[in-house]
Amino acid sequence: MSSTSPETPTRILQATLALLEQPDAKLPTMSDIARASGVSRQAVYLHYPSRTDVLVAATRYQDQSNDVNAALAPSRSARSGTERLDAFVTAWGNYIPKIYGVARAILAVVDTDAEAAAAWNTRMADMREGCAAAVQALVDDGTLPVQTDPEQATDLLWTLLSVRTWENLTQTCGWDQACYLDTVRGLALAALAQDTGALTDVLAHSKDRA
Amino acid sequence: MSSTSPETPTRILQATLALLEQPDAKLPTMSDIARASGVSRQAVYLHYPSRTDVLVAATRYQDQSNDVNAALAPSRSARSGTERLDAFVTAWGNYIPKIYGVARAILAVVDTDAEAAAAWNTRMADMREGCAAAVQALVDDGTLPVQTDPEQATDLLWTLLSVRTWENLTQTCGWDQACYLDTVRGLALAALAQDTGALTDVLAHSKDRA
DNA sequence: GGCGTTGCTTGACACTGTGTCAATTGACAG
DNA sequence: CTGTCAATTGACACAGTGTCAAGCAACGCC
Repeated sequence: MSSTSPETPTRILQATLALLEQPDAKLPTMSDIARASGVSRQAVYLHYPSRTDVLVAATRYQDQSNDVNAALAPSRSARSGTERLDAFVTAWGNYIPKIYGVARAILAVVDTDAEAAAAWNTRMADMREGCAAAVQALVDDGTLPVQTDPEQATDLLWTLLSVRTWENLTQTCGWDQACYLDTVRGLALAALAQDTGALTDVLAHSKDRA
Repeated sequence: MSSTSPETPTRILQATLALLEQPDAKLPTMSDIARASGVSRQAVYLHYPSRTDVLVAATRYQDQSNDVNAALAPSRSARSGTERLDAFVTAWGNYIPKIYGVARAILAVVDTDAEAAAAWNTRMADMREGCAAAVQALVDDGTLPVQTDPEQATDLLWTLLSVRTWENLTQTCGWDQACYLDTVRGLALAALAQDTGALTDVLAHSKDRA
């Protein structure tokens, strides 16, 4: 079947993503994945040695399809530090919903699977670089308070932008995506850029809540 | 064995807690739990119908032993709203490390087990009440900005104080507990009490980091 | 002493899911 | 026609959950 439109490995990843993106997705078993891919269970093992490998490959495939770097490009070209911070929060904050289905699956196995944990950590380390760059931009134009440790500021921003925080606010609390963005942006600006004005109106968007 | 010092059900919970509190604890199997309790695997089933039930019972037992209500009492007697917020953040923030081992186990099965999810949600709903009370105290003495929706403020505080946030900062980023507390307190005061001064020095504690 | 009750043990079992293996099929290329 | 590659089928070992039934040992009680 060398001429079937999407090659089998790709079909498997697409089917896995489709499964994971269903709203009430459970962790798919290898049988689920095989069935959804229209392929035998063994065929999946032929291309991916374990379920974790399928999940990890699916996230990579997704990042590639979504071109996460392109999404984050605007933040790199921002002039001032606060602009860059703002752009990064917006870009990443808007990227999370796209990956949430898969992220949830990976996060669910992270506790029991070292390989999954490694893959997720790598991904989050990449994101952390974006945080670090934004913080550095603040340092460069003197917006970050001098007594603030840049690494610690990065940790904080990274935590604020974590998938878990997004999940808590939008999924558990039912916040609107716009409201989430405003709030996180406000907190980030207040904490890292001393821009307290940003916070003042942050929580006045109750009308935006779901 | 009606006269064995701790009754079997209690012994099982204690053994489970001991397992979960080990620093690199994996999710214990029923066999692990039985072995640690010095009891047969079936004996565990005799008292708890499923592993989830053991975990849930263990958390309840732990809350009871730690007397979480007593720990949270100071925050209830605080005079001003900001004092109350401060006391609540401190009390809960210091309670998290005590329950983290068990919380991690529950959180690991929450994605796959509805019963565990329900138990955890109940517990977090209790904690949310504390957040709501702190926010209400701010409303009462006019500290919360008038345009801020109290429920939304509660959501934010609740997220800030989530176990995941604590985990990210202290476990993944290696922050000192004191540093965590200062930061979360600062963010909470800045976001909910417009106390921007609290934030200014928050991130200046790099010497406290692990 | 004999009695049943209670709490636990032992060993077997069904079931689900993972991951492995070997034999087979079918298509395509040279 | 033959080899190769991708995939299929069906079997298996293994771990873990949860269930079941029989047995055992100590206790209280008459």
